[in-house]
Amino acid sequence: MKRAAAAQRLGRPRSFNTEDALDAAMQVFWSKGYEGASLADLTAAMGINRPSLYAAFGDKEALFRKVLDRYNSGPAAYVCDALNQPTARRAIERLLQGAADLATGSGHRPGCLFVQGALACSERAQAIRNDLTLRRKAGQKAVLQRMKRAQREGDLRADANPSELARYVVTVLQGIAVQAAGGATRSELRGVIQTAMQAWPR
Amino acid sequence: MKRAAAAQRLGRPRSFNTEDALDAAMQVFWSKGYEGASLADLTAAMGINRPSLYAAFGDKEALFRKVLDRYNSGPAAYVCDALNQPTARRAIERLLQGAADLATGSGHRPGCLFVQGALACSERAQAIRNDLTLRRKAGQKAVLQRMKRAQREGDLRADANPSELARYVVTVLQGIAVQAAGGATRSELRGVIQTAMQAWPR
DNA sequence: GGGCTTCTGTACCGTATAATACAGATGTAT
DNA sequence: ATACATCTGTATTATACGGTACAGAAGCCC
Repeated sequence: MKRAAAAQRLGRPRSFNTEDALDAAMQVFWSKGYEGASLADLTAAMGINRPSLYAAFGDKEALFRKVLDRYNSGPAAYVCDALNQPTARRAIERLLQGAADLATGSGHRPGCLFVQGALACSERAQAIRNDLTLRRKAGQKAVLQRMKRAQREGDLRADANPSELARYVVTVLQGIAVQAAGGATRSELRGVIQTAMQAWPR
Repeated sequence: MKRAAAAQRLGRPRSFNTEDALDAAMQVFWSKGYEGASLADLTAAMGINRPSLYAAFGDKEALFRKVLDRYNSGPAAYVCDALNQPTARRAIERLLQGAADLATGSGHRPGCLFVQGALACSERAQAIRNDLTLRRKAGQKAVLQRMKRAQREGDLRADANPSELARYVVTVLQGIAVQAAGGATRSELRGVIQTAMQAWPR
């Protein structure tokens, strides 16, 4: 049996685009959180029926994780870009700015999926909650690595505490997400970032 | 069973203490959020049956609001105490410290009920979500008033922006709540606060 | 004690939920 | 054209949800 490299599978082809469907699901989870999003909400937004969803993505939990991966490589991709800035100070500025822009962006509910996806939830969703916690921690670790690098490069004072600084930055980042979810505007958050950057070691 | 107070009502007296029941309900909502907490969870924790809950507190939404009021005058009472400190700087230090202590306190799930009660939820709970947003905004306004007072008293530089500063402080506060929900320890958050206070205008 | 009022517990209601069985539809491979 | 593999839509499952009807229990006032 020959399987084409073009990934054309046998049988009736899907009538929907997988990535578009994931994007639609992302909007629903972003807006309502993992538990607040019902399968009826999801299938309606994705434009597909329940069995198609289950065949293509597994159950609701698997779908949510696929959405998280897509969020990581899509809306949250600004993190990598930001941390690649030449100086640590500019990297953090960009990071916070990117978070504020994303959290107040048009076309979706304000806030951050990693924060409001499942901050508090029933026992059934504890695995999802833990997953989100781990993903937030991974982001914090990336910031920490950037701080350490900056210190190695002499870009950050030797007496600065990279770990404390990284946690501070991520705390502000997550605070920005909550602020946005509560209706803060982009320019208001710009002011927050400007103030937050005053804490940068000099 | 005899009740001492003059406010003894007719009929069979309650077999449970209303405030204790509210505290038990608070723990459940704190841990699981508004939607994640089922009536079965609540009645089990409160030690009462469903009809008793409805008779004493109304429906789930009314119960949650009563819990929020109790949270305000209980665990969240540190806000008023903190803002009454003689200098603005000390007030904010106390505010953030109080938030970190509360969010990492023992005896309950880490985090803040106002933040994780209903950050993202289904349409059915939008009214609750809006209520929480308003309560967070009220807290922010209290901080703002304190900043303005400080400026009037010459306690805060005249060229400082009270509104930006207040929003920054509350952003850090809410970030601390998310950090705690993600497992940050009290001493880690102490470090965050120390860093955050570096942004204070001097 | 009798009457009245309120609370308690069981048992239930309609609805919404996540997840599936199944039959018909639609494409590719030969 | 035919066989085959996969997808689609309808209809259905069992369960959990928020909320309530109703009968009996338990107190106070006279």
